[in-house]
Amino acid sequence: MEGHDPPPQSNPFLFTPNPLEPPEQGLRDSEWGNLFSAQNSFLLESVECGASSSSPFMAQNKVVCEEEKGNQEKRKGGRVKKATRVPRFAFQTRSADDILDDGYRWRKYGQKAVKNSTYPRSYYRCTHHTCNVKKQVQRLSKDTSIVVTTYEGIHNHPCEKLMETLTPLLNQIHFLATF
DNA sequence: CGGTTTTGACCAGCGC
DNA sequence: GCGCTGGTCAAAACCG
Repeated sequence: MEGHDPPPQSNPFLFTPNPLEPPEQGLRDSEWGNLFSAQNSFLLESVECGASSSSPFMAQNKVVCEEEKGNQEKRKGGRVKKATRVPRFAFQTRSADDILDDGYRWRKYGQKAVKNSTYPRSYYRCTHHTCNVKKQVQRLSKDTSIVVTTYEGIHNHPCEKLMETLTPLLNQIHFLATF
């Protein structure tokens, strides 16, 4: 996460999904309740990105949620394998596309219709063999232009697209450094 | 042909 | 205990 200096003046995306603290504005209904289970609490941070990037992901305004509370890893048809401490980050993005180009490669492993929401929730896993990061993508029924993406876990490998961009630059720097 | 998506089934947690 | 719901699996279909 970078470039989040501007204060969240009248950010239309401001919300407080922490069930312990009732929201004062923004989303306050069951939509967030659906996205995040009641036992989770969130640390919120407002983020606004510049619109200079070619990536649709970077060009959007968004809100970041972060949570470090323990959640359970499930296996084989929803069976709980173990309780782990997995960081989660939720992005709210105004986009026509459900899939954000965040530089990583994702494989869809499920889609589910959720209660009180017109749109289904999609489940993705990072395709990198050693990486166990997941994300959930859901479009808000209240504002269909907004897509909520929830990341679970941290990538243990570099971003492919970022490396693609940086590698020639690094090579050039290395070449110039030899003089 | 290999990787990805779709989709129905399965399972655990939770509330009643 | 039962039904509802969310998360995941896995086989089949799809696609480049």
